[in-house]
Formats: sequence, C-alpha cells, structure tokens
Amino acid sequence: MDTTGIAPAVNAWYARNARELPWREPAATPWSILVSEFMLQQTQVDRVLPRWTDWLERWPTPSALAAAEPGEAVRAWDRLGYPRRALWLHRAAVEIAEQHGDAVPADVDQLLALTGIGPYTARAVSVFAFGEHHPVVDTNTRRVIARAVHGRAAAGMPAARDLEDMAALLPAEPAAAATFNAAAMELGAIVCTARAPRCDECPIAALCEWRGAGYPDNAPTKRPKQARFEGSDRQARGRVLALLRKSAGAVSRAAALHAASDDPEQAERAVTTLLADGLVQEETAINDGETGAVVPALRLP
DNA sequence: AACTCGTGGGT
DNA sequence: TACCCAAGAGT
Repeated sequence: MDTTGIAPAVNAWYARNARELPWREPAATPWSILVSEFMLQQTQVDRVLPRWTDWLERWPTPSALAAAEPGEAVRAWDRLGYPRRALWLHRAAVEIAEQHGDAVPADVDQLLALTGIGPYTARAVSVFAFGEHHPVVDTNTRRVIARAVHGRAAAGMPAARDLEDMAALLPAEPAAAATFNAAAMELGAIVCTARAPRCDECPIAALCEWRGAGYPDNAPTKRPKQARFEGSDRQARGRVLALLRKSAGAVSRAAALHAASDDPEQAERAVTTLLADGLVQEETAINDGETGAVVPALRLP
C-alpha cells in the first residue's frame, strides 16, 4: 500500500487548521514545552491552557520550580487531575536543575530517565522543543494510523509496532517530520476523533483505508474498560486534595476523612494511599478551632 | 501485563 | 442520562 501521500496532505491541512497554542509559539522554551506535555497527559487542551500560563509565570525555569515546596506544585496543579503528575513534574525539575545545569535535555534517553517522563513525553519534548527526528505517538496518532493505514475503526493496545508505523510515515527532513508528528496528533484531536469523526473535513479521506472499506465495525475488543468514577477511591482522594488545596495550612485528619467519603473504610483508604504517594503529609497536631483540643492533622508536602 | 491514578467535556 | 474518552506513566 502506498502511504507516501499521507504526510504531505496532513501537513498542508495543519498549516491552515492548526490551533494557535502558546507552547507552539516561537517564544516557547524547552521547559515550557515540557510543562505542557506533563499537563496534557490524559488531559484536554482547553483545561490545560490557563494552568499552563499561570505555572510558567510563577516558575519560568526548572530551578524556579525546584526551589518551591512540592505541595505548592500540587496546589497550582488545581483540578487538572492525576495530581501525582504535579509531584513528578516537581521532581523532574529538581533532576534537571541538579543533573543538567537547569537545561532540559534534548536526548530521548536522558529525558526518559527523568521522573514522570515516559515513551510519549520523551519523544514529544525531543521533537517539539529541539526538532530532533523521532516518531511521536500518542492516542490520537494511534487512532489516525489505525484508520487511515490499517483500515480499523480504532487502535488496539499500545505496542512497539506503533512507533514503527509512525516512523514509516515520517518525512525524512526533520522540520517536516516534526510538523507531521504534531499534525497527526492534531488531526486525531479535532477531525479523526474517537466518537464522531468529521471525515468531510479530513485531508486524507480519499486515502483512508477504513473509509474506503465502508467504515467496518472492526475495533479491537481488547480495550480495558475504565472504572466508574462516581463512588470510586479516586473520587475520595480527589476530595481530600481539594480540601487541602483550598486550605492555607494543615487540616485535621478527621476533617479530611469526612471530606473523603461516607464510607469509613474508603475514607481511610484514601488518606492512607495519599500518604503513601507523598501527595499528603502528616502534621504532628493542630489545635481544633472549636474545642482547643490537639488533634492529628494532614497537609500538602 | 494488568492495574491504578482525577476531572471534565462530548455524545 | 450514563457512558466513553482524554497530548500517559509507574508499579
């Protein structure tokens, strides 16, 4: 099958239709791009934009963030979700400041060695911040390739094969390759969407194997189902962190348990796992406002 | 290798 | 309305 037409068509579409995002501007730095990639993990662009702007105004360099308390990173993370990312981003900032002279490394393997940076983020930073020539594969790219190249309705489980598939489509010239990496993601994000693809707006509709086959319902059945959020431990943990974020200092352990869940076991589990994850620390004690009694308490790290 | 980890938007 | 899904990573 001839796939040589895909990258030029998608790049031409991208030139006309790409969203204007601040981390794509010339003023973006490797650090600001790295921060955007952390925030964008499993999180949509519109929710990231305001947090990204505030974050970089406050911590414009890795060493600036490294000098802050990790709990302040968790607080500034606000409601972006998966708050361990805030802790990991802080840790990565310390590692960059201490081991790389406050400069984000361009090398994929050096990036992979940083906390919270995996196969996607390492390549994304190397390519988008430094223009290196690598395939960058996220969930959008995997879906675009599954449909356009493999004729499938959806991608299967992530696999090493994904990188080879993308590498096969990548233009040889680094700048065009970097553009195509971003453009394939963009196409998946706003045209070749999971639920209701806008094929009438797609620059490669005529090349798409899935469309050519008549949109067969052949999605791989492997995909693990996402657990229900309502009533989950995640929700209970989220409530504890929400309480701590809006509190200036420590909060009584009883108040945290009460906020977490009506189920005492689940509430206890939420606090225990947050402590284990380092998202919360135990305070020896605080004075209860009502009674003046000294009670155990929790605070951000 | 399967499981866990938030929160909100789109349908 | 429930449900699916989201610029993934660590264990």
